[in-house]
Amino acid sequence: MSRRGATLDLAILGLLHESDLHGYELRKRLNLLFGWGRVLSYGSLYPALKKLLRAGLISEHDAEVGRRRKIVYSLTEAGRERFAEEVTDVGPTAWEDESFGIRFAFFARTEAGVRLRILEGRRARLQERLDRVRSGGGFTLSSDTYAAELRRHSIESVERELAWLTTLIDDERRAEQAAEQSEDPQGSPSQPNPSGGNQS
Amino acid sequence: MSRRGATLDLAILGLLHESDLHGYELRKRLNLLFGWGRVLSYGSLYPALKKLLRAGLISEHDAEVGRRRKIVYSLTEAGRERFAEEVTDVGPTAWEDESFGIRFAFFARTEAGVRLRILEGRRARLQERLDRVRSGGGFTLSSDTYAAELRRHSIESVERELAWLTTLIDDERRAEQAAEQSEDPQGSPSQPNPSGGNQS
DNA sequence: GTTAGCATGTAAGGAGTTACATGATTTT
DNA sequence: AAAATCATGTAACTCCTTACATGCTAAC
Repeated sequence: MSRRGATLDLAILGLLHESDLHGYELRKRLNLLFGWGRVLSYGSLYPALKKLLRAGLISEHDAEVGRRRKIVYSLTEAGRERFAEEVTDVGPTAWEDESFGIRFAFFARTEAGVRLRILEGRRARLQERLDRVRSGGGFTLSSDTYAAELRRHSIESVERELAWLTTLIDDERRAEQAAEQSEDPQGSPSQPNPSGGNQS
Repeated sequence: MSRRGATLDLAILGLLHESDLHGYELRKRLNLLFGWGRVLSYGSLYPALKKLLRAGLISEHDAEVGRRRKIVYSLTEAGRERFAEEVTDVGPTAWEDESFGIRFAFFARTEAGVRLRILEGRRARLQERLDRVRSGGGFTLSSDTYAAELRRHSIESVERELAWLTTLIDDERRAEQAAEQSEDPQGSPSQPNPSGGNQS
């Protein structure tokens, strides 16, 4: 269980969960989803789609949109189940940068308990990193101005990320307690309000 | 020229530039250098060392430190030259996250002009990313609270990175002009003061 | 009419991981 | 005495990229 590099597969299943898509369009959305650095190549995408197809997790059907020939992919029932498993299964790779980003992007379709575990796991891992870097392993990596500045900036970035995670965790906890108290009278799918709106 | 994935090689050469090291110790330092996420495995490191050895860029000699047998690696003259080339050669991969981080870490041994080009190239690339994400390709990636929050947070992070780069670029420019005016009377290796000290 | 973007793929190869394998030394 | 950490490696495999290959449509 818990394939290590199933990151791309999971992202594809997640996007197809929202709507049927063809490869070219899928790629654009994937690039937005985890495009922070990576630009997915067709040489990765199409073979991945073929693989998911063979595994029966998605199905294809030809379509003629406008005047263009397209191969549109849909999630099968098996695919839907696999997505649910994969998103719930908090394996040891779920805290990695990319893996976390993708899981977070699909949080709306993730149980509240799993959300909390993922957020807390991620926070623990970042804290670990921060401690490791702060202590510096004993030695100083060449004390020139640039190395020092890089270190300073990296630490600051990780600290910011940690603060963000803490806000999210607090929101989740508050929402969970609110749900427990009112025992969900309307059966509304719990969706707390992550990080009060400071959009510039 | 400009091997695409020479990231690890460059990092090894850079670290050996500062002091001779054996594999195990090298790995620890590499993990601090670009350990933001990645933890380098021995299965990558040792073959990479063998490769550099075969290429004549480093040399090995056995050592007995304390009571432990170690294989200590040193940079050869060819290795020193290669490092200088590689760091100066601003290929199309120099703006990638990891590649940039490593180049920046060794900025103290990089010409002022090259430093500026790398910083500006990096900024341009991040700005591009930001624009792409801001415009969102036309559609909205599922407008649930979590996806929106992820987007918000990602944009904020990139903006912060951009601001940092701008500060660094300004510092470099100021230092360059100062050096031009005084025409380097003492031949001091130009090293500006990156980002005025806001260490918490 | 030519450039840009849409659309789908394949083959070869690079860079790294995991799992395996071994053994010495230091700390608990 | 056991566990942790130091120290070095190999083989198989995975994931992804680059480069190649094709052809259609929309815009300038």
